[in-house]
Amino acid sequence: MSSPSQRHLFETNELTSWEEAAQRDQLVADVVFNRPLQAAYSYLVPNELREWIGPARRVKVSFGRGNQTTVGFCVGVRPWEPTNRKLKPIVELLDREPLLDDKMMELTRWISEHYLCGWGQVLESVIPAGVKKKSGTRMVTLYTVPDRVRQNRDSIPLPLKQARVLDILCQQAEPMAVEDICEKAECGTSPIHSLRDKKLIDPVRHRAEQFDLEPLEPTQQELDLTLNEEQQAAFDKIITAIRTQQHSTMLLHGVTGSGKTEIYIQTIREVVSYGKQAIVLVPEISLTPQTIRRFRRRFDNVAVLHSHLTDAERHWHWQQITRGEVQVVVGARSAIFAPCPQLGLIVIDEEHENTFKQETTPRYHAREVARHRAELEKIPLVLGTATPTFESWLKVHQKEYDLVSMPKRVAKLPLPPVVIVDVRNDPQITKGAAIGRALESAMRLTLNDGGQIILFLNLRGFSPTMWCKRCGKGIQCPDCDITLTWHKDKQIALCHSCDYQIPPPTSCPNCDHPGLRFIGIGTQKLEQEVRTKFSNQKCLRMDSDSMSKRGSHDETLEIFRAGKASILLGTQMIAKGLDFPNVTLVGVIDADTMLHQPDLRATERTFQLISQVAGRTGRSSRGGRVFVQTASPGEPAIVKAAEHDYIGFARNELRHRHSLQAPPFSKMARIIFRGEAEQDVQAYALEFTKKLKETIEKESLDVLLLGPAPAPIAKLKRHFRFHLQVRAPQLELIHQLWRSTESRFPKTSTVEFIIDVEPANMR
DNA sequence: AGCACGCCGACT
DNA sequence: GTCGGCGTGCTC
Repeated sequence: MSSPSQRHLFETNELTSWEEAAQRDQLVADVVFNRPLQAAYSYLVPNELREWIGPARRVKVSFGRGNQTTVGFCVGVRPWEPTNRKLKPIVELLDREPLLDDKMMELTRWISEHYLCGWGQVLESVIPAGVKKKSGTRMVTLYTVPDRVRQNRDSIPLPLKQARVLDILCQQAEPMAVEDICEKAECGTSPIHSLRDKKLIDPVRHRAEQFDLEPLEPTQQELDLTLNEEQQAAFDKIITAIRTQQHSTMLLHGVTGSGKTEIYIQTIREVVSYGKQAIVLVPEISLTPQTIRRFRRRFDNVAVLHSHLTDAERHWHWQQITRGEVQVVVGARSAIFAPCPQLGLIVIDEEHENTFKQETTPRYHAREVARHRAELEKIPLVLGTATPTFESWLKVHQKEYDLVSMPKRVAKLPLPPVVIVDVRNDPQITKGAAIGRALESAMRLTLNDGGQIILFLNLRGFSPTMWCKRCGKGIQCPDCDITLTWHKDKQIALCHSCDYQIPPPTSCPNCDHPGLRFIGIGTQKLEQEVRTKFSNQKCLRMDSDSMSKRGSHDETLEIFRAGKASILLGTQMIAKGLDFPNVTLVGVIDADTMLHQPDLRATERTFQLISQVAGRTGRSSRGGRVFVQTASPGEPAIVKAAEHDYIGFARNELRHRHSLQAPPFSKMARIIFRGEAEQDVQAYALEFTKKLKETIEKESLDVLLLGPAPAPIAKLKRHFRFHLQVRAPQLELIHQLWRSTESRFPKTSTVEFIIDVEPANMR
């Protein structure tokens, strides 16, 4: 056995001249891997794969010093050219057909550059697992009769069953599946196998669908609604854009209830009439049966992509979409990758929602991906929202986006009046109640009037803090920098970050003082209060705890819609899209929870949330009003939301952001460091920052580093976290900084880092 | 990322 | 002298 150093004497990466000659006419495939690697790696294409290899196919190759067999994606094929490097061959080709078309390959490459991750990582996440595994299909063996046998059938003596099988197959022009033959010949599989062994019939292997998916029940189709003047103007603008066959982005700024969905549907109809397809992205939370039904009633072939699909279902939809048999794809974030062959329009509903940002690698924002895809396809992108992100609003002012405004609700309904209730001196609130005096009397009036009520509180559980009177400490999760929330129904203290749970302690774990106080109000406590104060009313609670069962979400809403309950309370999930004409009062229990978060977008989110919740009422001639309880009644986000004045709020907030040179006036990325030892993480973050600073100075880049500092949640799932904010006038500078420093990033095995380009949150 | 190489200290 | 710990650096 030769030692490693001896082996190096004989094995070299240099090519001998005859090896070089042999490779002259060979092909080389560029392969990327599902690893955080920038580069593509070149492999020789064996002759038998020459005609099958191509981009967007998976290959098995040996990779790395250990020559481990690794699956990669071929991203390009080119003729071999002389190099000094000895190339390894492709071991196996896993797909004969491309998994994506050229434009989608370009899109995924762009994502890897924009979000600073490996191209292979993007491809891995874009192509659903079910498509790779070909879920829902299986290999079946079919049999045919070769011509020589067919012609001499009469001269071949056979046992009874074999003869019967052969006769059946001779009558058949097409190959037949084993089970079909068995059924028709009324026999088992052995006569078939005997014939095969005698080479009287030939097997053909074929991949077949299992057809175990229930076909969609046909929905009653409905006609388009008549657009009002404002809608018609918006519709005309979008149609004009579609007809130019150029890319443009339109921001459809329409208040809640202005009928944006109808515009999406009618503009998509135009696109579909050209034989093209459309993608509609909605936040996951809006993928309710109502939304889906709404599209299904208006188009023949709608594919709905949501997170609960099985691999087989996702594969089936993918196939249908690829074949162009689907007119409209409706789905959450990842539906932006739907492989529509002739895409004609992309719509993003509720553009401001941050669920469009993926929080794992690749950390893309579906809006940005959509914009790039729309550019590549030369098609329009429509962003719809009542409360645009400041990123989009600024682009309108910079004339990058076209603004389409719909400031009025349909059927001339007014926006509901919003009352700001200062709770600082409210006697009920001071005593620890959730519902103040003003809101309570409004509720009584509403109920007497036969109206329904929605109460919004963005905190699940009973109370968010268990607090010790003596030492003044809240009970923390041992693994996270977060206090445990008391869940009375399950009798547990729960960490909302990592799901750590313990039975509620009776005394302080810190100082052993008996008797803990429960501070703050969650949806469970609110529910209890409502039941006490309004004991004769039926009340429903909707949060992720009460809605764990599949379908319970829809069930609860149906009960409320039917008027079998008069009060609906809950978290985020009741803030969006619900349309109940009989809801005449909306109460925001605590507008401040969002506001005081250490995040650049805290005020923006508060404004959005109040606007969204307020939009749940005044949806019929019965009218409606909104009560917002807050301890900061002068806060612009709250005041402007109450006035339904997005434009005024945006003007103020943008002026403020401009003075700070904060996004959207600058671009940013965030580098998160995490590890189990706090000291190590901090030391590493500092070391890392130093390397970046060196590059900034050497290349005199206009990039600002803020930090490193402990992340707002300094500890998460037993890992200490630090973050570094990177800011620059253009994103390209951040890319350049990263690329130039990448090879010199300090190494360690105890701390890991992640880069989040254009982060949606700072946690 | 994942793996091998290589340089250190602890052991037969 | 050898085994195995972890820090470095490379992967066509």
